[in-house]
Amino acid sequence: MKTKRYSESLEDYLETIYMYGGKDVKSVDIANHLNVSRASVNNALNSLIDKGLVTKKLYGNIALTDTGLEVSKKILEKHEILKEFLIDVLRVKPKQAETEACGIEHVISDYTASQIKKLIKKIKSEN
Amino acid sequence: MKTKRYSESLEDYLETIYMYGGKDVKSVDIANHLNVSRASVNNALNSLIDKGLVTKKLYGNIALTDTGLEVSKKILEKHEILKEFLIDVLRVKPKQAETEACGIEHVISDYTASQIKKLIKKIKSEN
DNA sequence: CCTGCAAGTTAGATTACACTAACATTATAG
DNA sequence: CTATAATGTTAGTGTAATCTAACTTGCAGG
Repeated sequence: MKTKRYSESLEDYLETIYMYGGKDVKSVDIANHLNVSRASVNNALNSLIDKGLVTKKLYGNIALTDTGLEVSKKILEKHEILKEFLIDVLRVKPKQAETEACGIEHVISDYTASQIKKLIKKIKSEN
Repeated sequence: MKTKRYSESLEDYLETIYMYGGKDVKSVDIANHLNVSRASVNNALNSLIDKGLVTKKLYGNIALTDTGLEVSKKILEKHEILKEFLIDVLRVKPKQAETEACGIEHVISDYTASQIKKLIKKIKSEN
């Protein structure tokens, strides 16, 4: 059940693929979303394919493998928890919260994320 | 008053120099603390010198400049706040908390850090 | 004082991740 | 159905950060 860790960069790519539906995703959308070149996306995808997280044929669209899906889901979940915590609890501005969540999500453990989730709930119920 | 951002790696070096007193610091201690080679430390120090954060003569010891001191202090402060939050509020194991704080400290804004600090105080006062 | 080891430096290799430019393929609009 | 635009790929480059190995310098014990 312990999820393997990947580089921040690769996790960002995974997360983006997931956000675009996890299958039939287009390279160019990833490039636009992450503000990187199409070449960089291609490069990253090859790493993800090597690691068994993504499948794709030459000139074909992108899909997450089961493992890739699992990893992506967890990252996005952390992202959402962090954003909620930053915005609703800490009163950080949404845009800044988005940026910070993007950084923190790659660092915190599943346990820490779940603890933050509990804390949010507790604090919100106090109002 | 807005502090410039540096790479995680360079911030780690700065933080370590600060932890060792901020002046008369030895390269080898930094290497041991960060588990990197002496060569890597040398390399990083040259970057920090270029950026005006550290001073040092050839074969001499290391000292933070005023700017370097300011930056380091802020990072270490974030580190401490995060550690306290993770351990005392979220009940993360100390070793894990240390690791996660090390990652998050490079990402969060001064504002977010100060908000976390307030939250810790509030929560602790409730007991 | 001098010598040997500890510490600092340099050179060169490696890896990851980004870029641009040029080229290949696919999709689409006339 | 073909020409062109959009997308995907490849090749080559750059930068940051790491490493090892070899070299230089400095200091502390004999």
